[in-house]
Amino acid sequence: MKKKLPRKTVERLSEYRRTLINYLDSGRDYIFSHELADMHNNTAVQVRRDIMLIGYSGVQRRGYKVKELIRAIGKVLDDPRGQNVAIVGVGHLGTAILHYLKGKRPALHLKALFDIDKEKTGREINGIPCYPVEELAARVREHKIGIAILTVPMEVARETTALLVEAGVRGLMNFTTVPLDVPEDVFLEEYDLITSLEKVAYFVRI
Amino acid sequence: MKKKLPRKTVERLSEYRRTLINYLDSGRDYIFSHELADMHNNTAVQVRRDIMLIGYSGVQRRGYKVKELIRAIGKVLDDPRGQNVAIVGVGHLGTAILHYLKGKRPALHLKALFDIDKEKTGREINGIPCYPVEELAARVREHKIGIAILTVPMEVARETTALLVEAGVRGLMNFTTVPLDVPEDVFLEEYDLITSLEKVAYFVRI
DNA sequence: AGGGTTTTGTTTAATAATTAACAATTAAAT
DNA sequence: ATTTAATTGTTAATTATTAAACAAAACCCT
Ligand SMILES: NC(=O)c1ccc[n+]([C@@H]2O[C@H](COP(=O)([O-])OP(=O)(O)OC[C@H]3O[C@@H](n4cnc5c(N)ncnc54)[C@H](O)[C@@H]3O)[C@@H](O)[C@H]2O)c1
Ligand SMILES: NC(=O)c1ccc[n+]([C@@H]2O[C@H](COP(=O)([O-])OP(=O)(O)OC[C@H]3O[C@@H](n4cnc5c(N)ncnc54)[C@H](O)[C@@H]3O)[C@@H](O)[C@H]2O)c1
Repeated sequence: MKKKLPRKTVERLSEYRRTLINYLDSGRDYIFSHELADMHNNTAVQVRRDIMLIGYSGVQRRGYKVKELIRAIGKVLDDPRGQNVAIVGVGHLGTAILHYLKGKRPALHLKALFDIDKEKTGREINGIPCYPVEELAARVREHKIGIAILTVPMEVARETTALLVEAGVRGLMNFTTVPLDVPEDVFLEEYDLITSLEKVAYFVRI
Repeated sequence: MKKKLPRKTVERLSEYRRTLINYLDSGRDYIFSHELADMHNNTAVQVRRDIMLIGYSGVQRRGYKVKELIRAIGKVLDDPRGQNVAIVGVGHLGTAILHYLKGKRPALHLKALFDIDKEKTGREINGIPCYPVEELAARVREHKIGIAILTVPMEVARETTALLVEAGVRGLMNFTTVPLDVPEDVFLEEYDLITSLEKVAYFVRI
């Protein structure tokens, strides 16, 4: 596998790609680094550097060929065989995410939902099967799920995480307000609204 | 105003505080840096350094006094007069956030909701008044709203942002999948699920 | 009381990320 | 064809963040 890219670069590449996909509609085939930069409130140098890191080259005086750049980013971000994802806890937030994710990223396959509520399990929701948590380990293995989105109530966040890790999940997005304990080979993304909001609040005042 | 803290430190302080508030239930009055560290998958040094930066001191061999530390973090993160927040776009996601936020952080006052849908406007939702977007500028000024959570459909994200900035909003959490354009004195937090999910996917593979 | 141990606070070093600098290239203008 | 201006790719410098190192204080044990 190629060398690990900086975390921040990975984030930006994902953002660039989305912007570029929309940009396709504009009818222009090329885009300049400073244009892409302006669309993301960052600098042309940053953009060029990020693109350099994935080994793609634009053409001078012309910019980057949009379609090629999208492909080049895909080559870095996407697993060619796809990666399977589950949502655990299909409540308010889980449902919103479920609908939002649908058809968004072709390389990320939402394969399973898990809940404890019998009303929700044993059927498909928006085309995705929803299983009872009791089947979690078996289903995670069956569907080869490597990534889980955790949207359960905070009281059960830690035990659910333990189940997921035990079942072989390698990456976790934690939407709950509970700090989780994972082995260091599991990638944990804390995705807490309050933290981000308090950060905004702080930097607005400072 | 005191010196600006590092972005990452601010994030962690927010997380520490939440953990500490829960920890109050444990009955213990003190907590060690390594305990707090373990709860957040980071190191004791990091914790001590963060705490040092806000000027709070623990007692050696005893650790940090939980209640005092919570207060000390509040002194840094919270505006004593509170800060007012609005949610713009009360759909699936906006509603989930609305319910989630309720009563969570006393220093952040959710003062207003905005939507274009006449079904939703002109009344209170969960105790918060929901106004039509036409009144946005006036209501933002009336309620002195400094922070906005943007959960409108992506098609209108940019125009809505322009309205908000014009009306005087100083901080923005962008939940939409659209890169926004803001003056540099407005603090913009991109809060995109896809980006984070793709990042997890990348680091799981690498 | 004194030696050993634990834990904090702070300084110094290492690593990661951003920004600046600039050479190389190429399209456009003359 | 030559010059000029624009734009990329890359290296070097700067700044931000994390980790390591260690002295100082506080407790514990004898
Ligand atoms: N709503 C938000 O905007 C928001 C924002 C940030 C974080 N959060 C956090 O996300 C989590 C979910 O929030 P929500 O508003 O969707 O709550 P919710 O109560 O609407 O949904 C929780 C879901 O999890 C299911 N569940 C309960 N126990 C379970 C278990 N052991 N295994 C599997 N599923 C189980 C419930 O049946 C329910 O469907 C909470 O921890 C909340 O703090 C929510
Ligand atoms: N649902 C998710 O999990 C999720 C996750 C990430 C990002 N997002 C993004 O968040 C946004 C909202 O998602 P959603 O699922 O809540 O959509 P939604 O359609 O349920 O809600 C959108 C709301 O915005 C209102 N609205 C429309 N035009 C408006 C305007 N000009 N001013 C004010 N309000 C207006 C609509 O009436 C509706 O209530 C979308 O841009 C989506 O891409 C959603």
